[in-house]
Amino acid sequence: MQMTKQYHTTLQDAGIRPSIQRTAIYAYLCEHPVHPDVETVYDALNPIYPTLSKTTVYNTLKLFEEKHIVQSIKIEDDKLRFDAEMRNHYHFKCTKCGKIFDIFLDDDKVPSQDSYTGLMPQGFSLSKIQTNLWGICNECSK
Amino acid sequence: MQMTKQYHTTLQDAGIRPSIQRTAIYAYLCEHPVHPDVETVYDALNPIYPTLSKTTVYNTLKLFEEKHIVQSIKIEDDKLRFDAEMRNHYHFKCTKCGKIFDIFLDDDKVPSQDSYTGLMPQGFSLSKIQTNLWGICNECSK
DNA sequence: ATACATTATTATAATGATTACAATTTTGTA
DNA sequence: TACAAAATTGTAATCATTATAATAATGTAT
Repeated sequence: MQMTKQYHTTLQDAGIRPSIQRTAIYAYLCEHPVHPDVETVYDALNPIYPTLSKTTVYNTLKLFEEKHIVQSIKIEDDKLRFDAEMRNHYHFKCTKCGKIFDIFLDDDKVPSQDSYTGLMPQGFSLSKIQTNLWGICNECSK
Repeated sequence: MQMTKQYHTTLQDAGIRPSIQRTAIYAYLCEHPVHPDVETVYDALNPIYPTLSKTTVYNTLKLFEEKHIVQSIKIEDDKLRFDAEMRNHYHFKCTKCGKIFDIFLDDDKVPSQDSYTGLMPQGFSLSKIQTNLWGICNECSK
């Protein structure tokens, strides 16, 4: 597990003032890589930081996303989910249990951004790519 | 442009009773391949079918998706959009103007479902894949 | 055709995630 | 220590979507 000090540094490097709340939220995301939604983050941290507001969780996660240390995921879900994992990976949603899984790629299988850029019409620039997969997970297909 | 009769057939083949409303909604989607949302479909058809209800548009589009003649798209947008184009293609959202573009792939570039299946952990099955792209479109980058 | 059961459509109300807003608190700096 | 800027908070508002129940249309068997 990453030390709190490290989270601090990550936030500062991204140009984010590492307040108590922000550090706690970022740490929670890093230590719970299960794509939690706002409610889940709030419910987990509120007992520890009783003054924490849900609005702060919203604001903070939006800020993290703007600063590119967190990505948001919406797989035909009613709510946004968040992921501190910024390496290239896919998201798989089990249509039975609803759980979301990370699908990491071997380095040699990762499609480069260029391979997508080649598909774009003239004059289009590309800044972000997200691939979502649906199906049945191993637990549910037993 | 596809004939109305053809829409009828498509619906029937999918096991959908082709009511006036359903046929109109499906025809609209086919003839306006710009990923309209529910509101847009409703506003377009309501003047022609004054009794049309927005609930019907919701129900119908959900039914179409279940029967696999329409797909829904959510690119970090607040609302669902719909697409009667079921061939393999990507969606590109311009982060400046918000417009959504279809990105079609040359046949030889289309990643097969198998190429994704190979990435899945043991016991996971795959039924649907969607890739979303973000960036600036040609109009906005002028 | 007629009656009945099924399915589709409709209008309205409810839900629930997210955002807006304005007040308060905290922080950094002079 | 005081002040300005930034962060946090609680509440209210927004808005897409879903639930519900009533009505209308349709298909089928007689």
